[in-house]
Amino acid sequence: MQKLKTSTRREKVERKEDAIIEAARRIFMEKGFAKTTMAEIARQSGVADGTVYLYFKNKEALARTVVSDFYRRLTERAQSGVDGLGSVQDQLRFLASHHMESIMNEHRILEMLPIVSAEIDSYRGSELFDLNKNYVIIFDRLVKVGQASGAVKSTVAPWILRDIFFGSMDYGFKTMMIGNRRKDISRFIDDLLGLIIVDTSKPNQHQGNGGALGNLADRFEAAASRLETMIEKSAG
Amino acid sequence: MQKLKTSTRREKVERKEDAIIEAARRIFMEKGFAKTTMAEIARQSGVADGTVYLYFKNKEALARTVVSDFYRRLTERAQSGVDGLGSVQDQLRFLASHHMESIMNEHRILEMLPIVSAEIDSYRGSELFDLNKNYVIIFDRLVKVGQASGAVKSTVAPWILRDIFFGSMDYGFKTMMIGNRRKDISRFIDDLLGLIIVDTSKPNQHQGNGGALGNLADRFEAAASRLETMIEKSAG
DNA sequence: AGAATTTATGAATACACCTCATATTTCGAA
DNA sequence: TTCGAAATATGAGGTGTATTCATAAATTCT
Repeated sequence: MQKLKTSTRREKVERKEDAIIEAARRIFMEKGFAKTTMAEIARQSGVADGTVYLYFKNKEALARTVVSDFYRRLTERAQSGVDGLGSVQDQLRFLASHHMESIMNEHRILEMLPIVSAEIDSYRGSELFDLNKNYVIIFDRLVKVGQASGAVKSTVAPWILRDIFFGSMDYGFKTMMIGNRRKDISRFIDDLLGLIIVDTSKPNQHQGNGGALGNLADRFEAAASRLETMIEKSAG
Repeated sequence: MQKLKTSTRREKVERKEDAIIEAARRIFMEKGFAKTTMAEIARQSGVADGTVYLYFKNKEALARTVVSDFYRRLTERAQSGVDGLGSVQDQLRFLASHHMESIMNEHRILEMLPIVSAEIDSYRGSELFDLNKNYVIIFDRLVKVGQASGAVKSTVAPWILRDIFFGSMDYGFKTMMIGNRRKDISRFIDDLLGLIIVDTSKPNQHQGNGGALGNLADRFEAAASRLETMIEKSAG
């Protein structure tokens, strides 16, 4: 009896909290942090202005919750997607595609990260820090396995590979957004992975002529394929 | 006489404008965009609140000027540094070091870029867009030369290399900042360049068949690169 | 049911950006 | 040198938005 009533109240409260978060996410995604007003969030969640502040300390804290939720979903999807694949190469490719797709769909949320982490006295130890860590650790694990098996370049420290991986994508995404070049994303991912993954089709340096020729053929075909893509595009 | 007086007035006005920009830069660097108030900028430049708005439309326009100035200095230093070096490898290394050092010293300025470019109706065609373009084109030129000479990997499109180069550094800088790992910066640059630059220690340049063929591939890829550039230009 | 506690409200406050009526300074012409 | 017009500067007040808080409503406990 007591328990039931308590949980009913809590459920009601949580429903209200979720409504606020949902409205916030919707409006933040549409207008970005600066142009979103607390009044509109309150209106769209069906509560009074002051009520929002019973659930969140301020606008930044609310945005931080939205960003945290984004990271949780991102990590969840990434991990379950990776789990369903066999080779490290495929797993890395999935991780890259998934990351690109996610930041494309919800870039307005990710753009709030610097804003909402600015207020925090120490980003290290914050919830967002941990969430980000939990996300990128998926990549770290793949690299560890990949480097052990020879599928991933071992000449670069794993944490540097991680920064290159995510940094390149976050930056590349922006330039592709600006230039309306979404079609280039898969090409981008291919090239990025090509730098990180050891190409198993090319026999190693210490093999003789055959190796050199295989290498040469690969490079030739890669270049030809690029030209084909471009010419197709300009013709169509 | 007339000329003299006019220029005196203009000089005075420009001195005031510079004072405002200087104060703005100082405070923006210390507190970031959000926590900087126009009142404080006015106070530190020795003018009244309203005076700032005679020189700049609003807070964002003022910040945009500060960011633009940063880009101009960045480009100027990068170009003159690169000009003094001989090999493409050295030039790329300098560019990387200089970029890292600059964003370390003035990261608060660079962090304002997304904020001040948000208001602009179209980032393309804006002054900031051009300034950014003028900066990264230094890298593009080095890559073009490098790919033609075989010093830079030709398997990756130049514009993708550019996103990887700058994206990795911007991201890596943040993680190194957070983790107090400034000492790892040179290691980071080494590894990043290692992925982009063709390892000349591998015996394939001047040795027998493999070397000649590798050289051949380089030349083919350089030619393909030139074609890509041409097609891109005619398509865009 | 009635007191106590939790939750909700929205008017009032605080604070920043920005405007504008007014004042001051500059400068050329008389 | 003086005067009037134009350019420049001022800061009190307007406006919009985040946030608070006294008050009210709802819920729970006795």
